[in-house]
Amino acid sequence: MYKLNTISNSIFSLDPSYVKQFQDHLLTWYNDNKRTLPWRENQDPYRVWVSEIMLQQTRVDTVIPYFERFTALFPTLQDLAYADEETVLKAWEGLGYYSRVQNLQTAVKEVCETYAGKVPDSPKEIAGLKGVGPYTAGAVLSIAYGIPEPAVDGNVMRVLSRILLIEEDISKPKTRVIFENAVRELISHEDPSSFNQGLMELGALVCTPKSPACLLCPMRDLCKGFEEGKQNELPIKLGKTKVRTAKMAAGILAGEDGRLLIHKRPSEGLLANMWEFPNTEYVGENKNAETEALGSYVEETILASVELEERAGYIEHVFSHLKWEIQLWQGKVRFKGENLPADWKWVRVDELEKYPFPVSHQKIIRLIKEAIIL
DNA sequence: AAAACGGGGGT
DNA sequence: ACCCCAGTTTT
Repeated sequence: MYKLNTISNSIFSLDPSYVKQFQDHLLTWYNDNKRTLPWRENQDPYRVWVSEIMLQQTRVDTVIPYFERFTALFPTLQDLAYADEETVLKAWEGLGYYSRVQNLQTAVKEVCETYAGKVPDSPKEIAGLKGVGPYTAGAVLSIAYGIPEPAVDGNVMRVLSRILLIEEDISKPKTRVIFENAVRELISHEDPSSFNQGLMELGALVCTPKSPACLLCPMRDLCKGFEEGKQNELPIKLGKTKVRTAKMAAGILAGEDGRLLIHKRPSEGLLANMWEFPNTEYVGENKNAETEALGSYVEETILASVELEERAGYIEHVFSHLKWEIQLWQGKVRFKGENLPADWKWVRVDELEKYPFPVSHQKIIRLIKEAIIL
């Protein structure tokens, strides 16, 4: 039927007829079944690049409306390079992993300055751009330029772990290299773009994480995992998740003219450069611990006196590695200084929407607006 | 090698 | 509740 020899863990020696069938089945299926997606309208390297950054750890259905809006706002690489940073962040608001878009803007600026505005087509150069790792480099090279480079993401590791019966732990960084080597032996040199996208599309539509649709799969006859009945045990993924819980106190704090106090987060770390309501982590169990922590944080940071009047709500927000339990306080601020620090601002409720807020704090905005209507 | 880094959707 | 997602950067 087919031959599959594993010489070592990372070097495959696949029979040429197997490779040919693999390509034929995959490319035929992809051609017949690929979804119509906005980033497939053309091969503009900039648009392909934007889509790949958005798609990192993010589902296709989530990305579609963001991609439409983002490319309408910034139609060309130059538009993005010269755009105001906060406007760019606002366009990403709600997508998460905000460093993606800040790295992307850094990278398109470099393309303007170093590569005359043309996205580089060499593996070394493109991989050197901020935010472009091994996956994105291969994706852009193959999809935009037709270069036969592997683009190994979670889909590809799942699909190939099943088809080739690769039982390495995909949570380990070095395992990706094994799959890249497999792709190098399998990839179609006639149509690397469809090959890579076909692998991912198959992972999204057929070879899904839970209960893969093997009876509908074009690769079934070539799939060693199916042959051995192991499709549901693959890929092997070890390693655990631990989510720390942080107790936060946040303030809806009005100045004497009724405007609210907001703060811009630092340029590095969690939710970098996003705006937020004043908040701080606290330790303890009672209201006193909350007001003491929040009050002294604001008072010491902007030199004001703060009066926290009443609890205004409670919000939970879960990140991949962290859970925030936010106690919300409503109160008043008497500002004593001349000017607020540059990363603080007074805003009217109707101005809040101009600033990029993380979803956790959009929940606070929602509560404020509901309270005003009531 | 492991942790940091968002948010949403599926089961 | 847990897993996963067209991953990359920092530690």
